[in-house]
Amino acid sequence: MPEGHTLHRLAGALDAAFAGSAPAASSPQGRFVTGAARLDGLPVVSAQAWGKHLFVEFDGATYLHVHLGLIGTFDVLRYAGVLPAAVGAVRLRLANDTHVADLRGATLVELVTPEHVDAVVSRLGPDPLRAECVEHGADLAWAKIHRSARPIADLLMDQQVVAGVGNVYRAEVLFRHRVDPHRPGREIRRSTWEALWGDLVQLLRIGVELGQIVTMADQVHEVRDAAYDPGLVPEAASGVSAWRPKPLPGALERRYYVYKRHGEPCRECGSRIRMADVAGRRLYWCGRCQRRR
DNA sequence: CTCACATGTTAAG
DNA sequence: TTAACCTGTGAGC
Repeated sequence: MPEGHTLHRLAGALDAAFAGSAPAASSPQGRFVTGAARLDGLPVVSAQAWGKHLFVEFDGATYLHVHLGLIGTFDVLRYAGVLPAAVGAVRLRLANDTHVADLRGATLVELVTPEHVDAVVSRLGPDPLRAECVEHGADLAWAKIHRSARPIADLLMDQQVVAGVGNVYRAEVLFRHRVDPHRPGREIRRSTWEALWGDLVQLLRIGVELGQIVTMADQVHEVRDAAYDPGLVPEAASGVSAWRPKPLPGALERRYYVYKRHGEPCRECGSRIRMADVAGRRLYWCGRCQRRR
């Protein structure tokens, strides 16, 4: 699940749950025992994300740095009464009187200094979800894109060019602007890039708001109009709430323009959506709609 | 039930 | 370029 929207939403959930409190920290699975011992009982200052990287600041200039990778999850639950038992391989658990957060399957979990945080962030491109990037982010990315012979599809996935875009947003945003994924960065028009960037800002914000990737214009409106409540959702009769999005209302099956639609008809022109393996990831696009841009 | 695959990244070959 | 890592889900039997 983790593209940039997931990490920003998670940072918000962790911040709401733990900032200003001093959660107990443990590693039920046993692979982060030393780190958990250092965090145990330390007050949390704040949590934030940059691209797909999560940083939780604790007292004493100690930062928890997490990268979820492809399959990692960090569930934040609200509970009343008894602390729910850890289920599965929980590498790190944070728990205060009201909330518990369980981290599983992450690629990277480490405790680092503020200098290390700066070093990580300095290697990342502008993040469309960061307020300080919205104004000049397009220009920063453009400086790399317009000189590059690499396909725009590669550049969009490169976290040093733009931070937070993953395989779904890449495919969808290129379709939305009818951009050929194979077109070299240097052949992209500046106005086209600015439109792509602006769209990423909007799409990722929608992703944070709704807790899932929604890229089809009509669906965004439908979901909003359905009085969708993306906040803490009570799970049936358990007294536990999860910081997870409610499922879409029944009639609204999740749909994309091109992602994972290989062989199905393009929603615009009807020609079959194509797929190719590029650098170990699957790329989806419409060969007819996405041609000369 | 088993198995392929996934919204990601790094390191080895 | 390929394998490896780690967990959850959904398709297929």
